[in-house]
Amino acid sequence: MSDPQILIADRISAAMSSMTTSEKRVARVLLARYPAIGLESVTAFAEQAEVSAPTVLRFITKLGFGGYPDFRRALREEIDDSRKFPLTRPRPTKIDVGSDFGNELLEVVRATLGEIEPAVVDEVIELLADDRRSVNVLGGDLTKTVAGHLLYHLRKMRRAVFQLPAVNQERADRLIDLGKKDIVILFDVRRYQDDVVTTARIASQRGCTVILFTDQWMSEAAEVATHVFRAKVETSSPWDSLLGLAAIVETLALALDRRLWSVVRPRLEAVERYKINLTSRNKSPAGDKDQRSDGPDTAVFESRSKKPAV
Amino acid sequence: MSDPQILIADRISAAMSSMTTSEKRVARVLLARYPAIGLESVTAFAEQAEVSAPTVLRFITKLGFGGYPDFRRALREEIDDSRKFPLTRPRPTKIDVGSDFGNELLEVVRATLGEIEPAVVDEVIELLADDRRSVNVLGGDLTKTVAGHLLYHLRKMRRAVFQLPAVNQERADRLIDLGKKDIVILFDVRRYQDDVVTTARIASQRGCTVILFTDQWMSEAAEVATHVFRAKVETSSPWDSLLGLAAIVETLALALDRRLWSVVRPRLEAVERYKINLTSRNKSPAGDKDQRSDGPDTAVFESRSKKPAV
DNA sequence: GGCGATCTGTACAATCTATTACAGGATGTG
DNA sequence: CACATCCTGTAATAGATTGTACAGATCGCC
Repeated sequence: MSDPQILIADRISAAMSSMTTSEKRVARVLLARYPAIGLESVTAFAEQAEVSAPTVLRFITKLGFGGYPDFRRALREEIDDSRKFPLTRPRPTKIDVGSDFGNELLEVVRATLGEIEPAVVDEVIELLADDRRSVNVLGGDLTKTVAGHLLYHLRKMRRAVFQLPAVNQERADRLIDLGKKDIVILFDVRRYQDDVVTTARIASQRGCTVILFTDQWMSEAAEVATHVFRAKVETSSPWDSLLGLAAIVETLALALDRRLWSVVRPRLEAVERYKINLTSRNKSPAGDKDQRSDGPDTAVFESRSKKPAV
Repeated sequence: MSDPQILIADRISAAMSSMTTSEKRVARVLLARYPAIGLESVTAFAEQAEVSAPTVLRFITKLGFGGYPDFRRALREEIDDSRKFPLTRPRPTKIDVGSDFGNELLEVVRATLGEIEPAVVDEVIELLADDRRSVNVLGGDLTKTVAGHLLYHLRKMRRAVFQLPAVNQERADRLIDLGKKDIVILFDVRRYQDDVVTTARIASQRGCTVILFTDQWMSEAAEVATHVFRAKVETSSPWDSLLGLAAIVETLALALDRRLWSVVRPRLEAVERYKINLTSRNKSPAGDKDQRSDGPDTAVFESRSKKPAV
């Protein structure tokens, strides 16, 4: 038996460069449905990857296996091993991050997560889990991207999630409608923006719940915020890092998912159905079967031309 | 497809009472080396259990499967499910921030940075440092926020940085103008988007340099990309993490900053001057084209209002 | 100990699988 | 534009696998 420590998945990554186009497709499908698909027959595997059986065989050979049976045997052994030593699971990752900056980024995440107060998380999750409250998110110049990341997750999981307009006039129009039942989430890190701080003040005055994501030096908005998350943003780079904030966002996303799991699941499925209907032309909204449609769009973006055909 | 919730292992336990001696032996061996041994051939399985092949067949039939292939298919599906939806399993409702999931996020960053090839970084930096090339960035549903993060840094450091339109028609209008001198940067992670892949193909066909940010399973866009960055996105959370991609982006930002330091510094100072002019009313200084303003302020968001203002 | 019922293994046929050879097609080069 | 090279799919074949029929073995019971 071949070295049990080296995962087949890693072998694939390593050999990826010497793969042809079709073989890469095989690799991708294998990794995506690893390892189950490798345990099917060559024919079935080839069909899923939309290539011919010999292509799969060549791929397997390039990986260094003696043949398909040999490959499958290796997969089975790997499954067996992972059962036997679930804790000694091979950790193939290189310890060396490659650079000092890499370690700094790790430190940003570690320090940030270490500072999070679970109590604050719990309270915020409870607030976000409340369907009746609207959520209004605003980021600054640098932070609007993390704000977008939070928006993405919130929108997938609940209703009434809005982005506060970047343009002040529109934002003012919006703020006038907010009240006690509404949540305002702000991002403001160093080189703090006055308009964000002002927004916090107004929101607070109107009785909104104000949740602030800021850095270790704390935006002035913290004075009126009801909940504050502080992230480390400083590195040796002249550009502040968003990794800490993003880590908080993703932690919250997971927590909210757990809290709302029973609601989120059907919601996502419904969204998926709508998406399929939206991407298919003038169909009646019947299609519920999970067809991995290649989304017909504009002519220019015609679905993939995968048919060599003859 | 049989109910994915009921594990085959449970079915065995349930049917154990109606099993004969030899069949019980089969059951024991199967449970002991579950599920790997079930993926071998009947003959091999029978040998391990020290019974004959037909005995195994009868055992499988008693479990309610239509035949051995049917049984194996069920096993494979179980493996697939456990990989794809580790969340359909009963999950803990309590969150402990900063411990388990925190470590996973750290691992995402560490693994991603560990896989970066310095040579690719160098090449990409050289490309991005070239003022004459335009840079055109596009992200997918999830990744558009990281794409925004990259855009932020690039815009601060160089000219001709654009976001490719999300709407296909507009994007097509834009792509037609791109050529050999232009750089297209794409983000595409799992649940890959056909429109992004298609954009990659078109850009490649037009001779553009195509830089791809993807995940470990690699978007199909990789087939035509000239440079590929792979990030780890998978965690135990149902939501993929962007921390790895963000870490790459920030690493590139620092590298580009070092490379272009002498150019970037005066550029930033100039931007700062324009910004001040933009926020102060009715002055008349030099107007350049670069029009990414933070929006003109209105009365509500008057700048520099340092007072708490209760 | 003899009998019946149940269990189990052997042998073989039908089917499916992996593999190899080869030719058509794509790609790049001079 | 012709040539060479490299991919990739088709088709044929050798081999292995599943499933079944049947005969021998085992066990319990009278």
